[in-house]
Parts: sequence; structure tokens; C-alpha cells
Amino acid sequence: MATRTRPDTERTVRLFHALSDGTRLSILQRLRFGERCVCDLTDALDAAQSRLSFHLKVLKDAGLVSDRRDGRWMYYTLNPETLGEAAELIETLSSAPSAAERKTGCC
Amino acid sequence: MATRTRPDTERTVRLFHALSDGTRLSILQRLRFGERCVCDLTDALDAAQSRLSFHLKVLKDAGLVSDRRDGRWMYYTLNPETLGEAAELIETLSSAPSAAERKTGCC
DNA sequence: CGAACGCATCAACAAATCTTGATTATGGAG
DNA sequence: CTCCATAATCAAGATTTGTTGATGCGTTCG
Repeated sequence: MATRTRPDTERTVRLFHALSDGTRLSILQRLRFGERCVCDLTDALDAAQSRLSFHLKVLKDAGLVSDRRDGRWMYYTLNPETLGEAAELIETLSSAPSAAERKTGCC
Repeated sequence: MATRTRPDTERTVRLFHALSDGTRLSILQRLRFGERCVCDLTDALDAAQSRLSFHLKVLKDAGLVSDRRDGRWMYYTLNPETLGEAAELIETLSSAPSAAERKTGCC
């Protein structure tokens, strides 16, 4: 069994921060339906282009989306692995501490 | 089967926002080991009392912890239901859209 | 080539968030 | 009642985050 990767607080914070904004959640919702270019998103969310660019960067830095260039369009897709990671982090929080954790007294 | 509760973006944002801070994650980690009073946490995390009070309020407002008074102490505990809710929200994001969702074109 | 397009990036401002120290509120001990 | 302990709240300031409009960069098309 793989050793549980250490929490890496900084990364965790970035992940949940990326998820803690309405615009970004809307973007992720859209991306559930498949790849989208920025132009699709500006239409759908009725948001300024630079605003979306900003949020897409946050999502990308958190690893939640990937981008791909095609001609002059940038296409964004969900990154399920990272979403899985986030779910895992939450489940760890709600799980009882392991024997090892109890022994070392926590954290 | 219960109808899927509508996303309620505002609540979702507050939930993930509460999870997107190092101090708050440390608090939650501690609480996995069981109920703790604020004094325990100030010791363990070496943080000013008013700082912890602030973060505990954020966690409480998000529904992630509950508090209980015992004499002059306030005891905080994890709220597993809300953590489950958070995990669900994430899993929804990484799940394929339902037929109904596809029909209405999304969101 | 040059013009138009799609998008990232930047600067400036506005707003939200976090920290710190002081104050207030509540409860228990003497 | 007075004093001390525990924790919430508040005010002030620093920092971070989000928005907007302008600019720049790469790509395509004429």
C-alpha cells in the first residue's frame, strides 16, 4: 500500500481556494459537459474575457483543469484526478485517525 | 430517492472557503482526534486566542464544526455531515452530467 | 504583408480576508 | 461581591483576492 502522501497544506489550501468562488464553480459545472473554449464560457457565463482568463488560471494552477491550444482557441477540460484528490482530502478529514496517528499524538 | 438538492452556490462557496486556510485545516485535523476546547487549540497550534476564535467562527458558520459550552470552556467538534456534503459536491463535479442535465443543456 | 481574432497579462482600483491587540461578556473560585 | 480565567467581539491595519479596461502576443485569414 502506498504511504499516504503527506498533506502538503499549501497545495490543499490552493485546491479548496480554487473551489471557493462562484464564477469558478460555474466554469467547472460547464466543463462537466466536456471541453470548452474561453469564448464558449464568456458567452455562457456572460463574463468579461479577462475575468474568465483570471479564474481559469486559478483553476489551472490548482490543477483542476488542463488547457490545450487549437489554432487561436484555448480549450479547457476538467481534470478528474485532482477532483479525486480533493474528495480524498475531505474524506481523510472525516475519517478516524489511524493507529499511527493516535500514537504520535496527531499532526 | 431524494431529489438532488440544488447546488446553492453561496453555501458551496462558504464551505470550500472555510477549507481553504492553513490554520483552519490544522484545526480540523486536531478535531479528528475528538472534541477540543479553544485553549487546547491555542496551545497546539501556537496561535493567538482571537485568531482561533475568528477561524472557529468561520468553520462554524460553514457548518463544519459544532460548539458546546462547559463551564467557562467552549468545546468544538467536527461535523461529519457537512464534510460528507463537501465530498458529495466534489463528486458531483467529477461525475458525468445526467440525462436531464444534458437535455436542459447544463446548469 | 497587414488586419482581425482569441486569449493572456498587466495596472489600477475595490472589496474581502486575516492578524493583532484591546475590550467585553460569561462563568467559577474565594 | 470581587477577582481571575476562558473565549467572543471589535477596531485598525496589512494582505490577498477579484474586477475592469487597456495592452500585448500568437494565430489565422485576406
